[in-house]
Amino acid sequence: MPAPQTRIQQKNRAAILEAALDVFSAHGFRGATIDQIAIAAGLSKPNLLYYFTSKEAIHTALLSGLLETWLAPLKGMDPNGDPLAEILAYVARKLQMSRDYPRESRLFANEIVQGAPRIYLALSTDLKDLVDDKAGLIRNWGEQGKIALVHPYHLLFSIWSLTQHYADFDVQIRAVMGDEDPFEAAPEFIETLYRKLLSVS
Amino acid sequence: MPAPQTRIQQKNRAAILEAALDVFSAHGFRGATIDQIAIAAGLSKPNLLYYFTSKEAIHTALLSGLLETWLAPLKGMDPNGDPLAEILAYVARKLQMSRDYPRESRLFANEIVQGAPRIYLALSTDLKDLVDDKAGLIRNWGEQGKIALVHPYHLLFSIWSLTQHYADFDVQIRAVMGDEDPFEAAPEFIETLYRKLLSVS
DNA sequence: GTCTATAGCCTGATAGAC
DNA sequence: GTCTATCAGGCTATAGAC
Repeated sequence: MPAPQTRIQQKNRAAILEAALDVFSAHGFRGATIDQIAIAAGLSKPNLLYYFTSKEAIHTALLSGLLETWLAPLKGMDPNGDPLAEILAYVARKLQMSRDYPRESRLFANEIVQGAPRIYLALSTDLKDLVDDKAGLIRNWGEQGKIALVHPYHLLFSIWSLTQHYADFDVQIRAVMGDEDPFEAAPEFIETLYRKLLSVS
Repeated sequence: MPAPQTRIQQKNRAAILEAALDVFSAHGFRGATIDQIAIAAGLSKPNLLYYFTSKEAIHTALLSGLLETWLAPLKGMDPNGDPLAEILAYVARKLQMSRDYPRESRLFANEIVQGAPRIYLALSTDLKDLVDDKAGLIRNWGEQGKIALVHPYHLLFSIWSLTQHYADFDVQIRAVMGDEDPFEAAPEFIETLYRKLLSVS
């Protein structure tokens, strides 16, 4: 049972995690320094280490807290809903998350590109279980002729990559598009893509 | 004019760049150490620094050498070829590069996710110019009814994200798919996706 | 060209006063 | 709970012998 926290403790812990999200997502684990995080959180370095025992502990707290949030949109795919609508809604939710939570997306991207040293276990258990489940659902929908027959795993990978790309490769996209907001045309482009891929009529 | 190099110099420089690609792509710039690179290249740390003046210099040499390679598949898209075939061939080439050169892909991914501090200029000039050019081509093809009307920039972004995902998020994909080789079904999935998106008939 | 040794900096973490 | 001061280790880069 965790010790009860005072309001100050809650506030400081939250400020640290918020600052750490900024710094870790922008520089990666190794590139981030405790000093940067402490300053961004408005604390001294030793004071930060009073709340979290190590740099690693902050990073772990961030990642494990985020995984749940990251899986939520896929969990929300309803087996009893209209198949095409369910998938399109999932895609839209995921794209919206890239828009609203780009730092969280980049935190994961940093971790996974470098081999997921701190989150591999969760990927091969929690994530895999959920994906296996939803892939079965998509396969059934295909076999029942409710959507086109596609490889369910690659369909999900494509959704992740297309949507997260707008957060993770944001700099590159803006370098190419200039002032135009990528999120203006992206939703329609991606919806059209999946509508054409999955429609059976 | 660069000084002529002996065979030993050429060999050592090449070994360093090869080793650096391994280490930088796996750990990012900050996460990599000169020691790791030197050991992987079979040299001592000071000896490595005899060939490259700094860690930064190795990284820069890698990145600038790679950008050309990375743009080549897009450059190869022929304005006079069959539009759908040209785009599908580009997609196939790009996917093949993720399979053959995953370290190069992850090197770029690491750099761009963290804001492209060392390569932003090249993105906003060389890359942007090329993309502007090819986007115009794709727009023309659409307006002439040779392919479906799609947002050319988002089409290109989608190709990058879908193909590079198999290299950059390799660990996650394998955690989910287990022993199955992702590259077995990916080419067909992706080709089908773009065929359905772009066909006009 | 290659090595050993080391300077000098940065950073994670701790000690101890308040 | 928060601070100043500081230690200890790791890292980039250089010095200097061979």
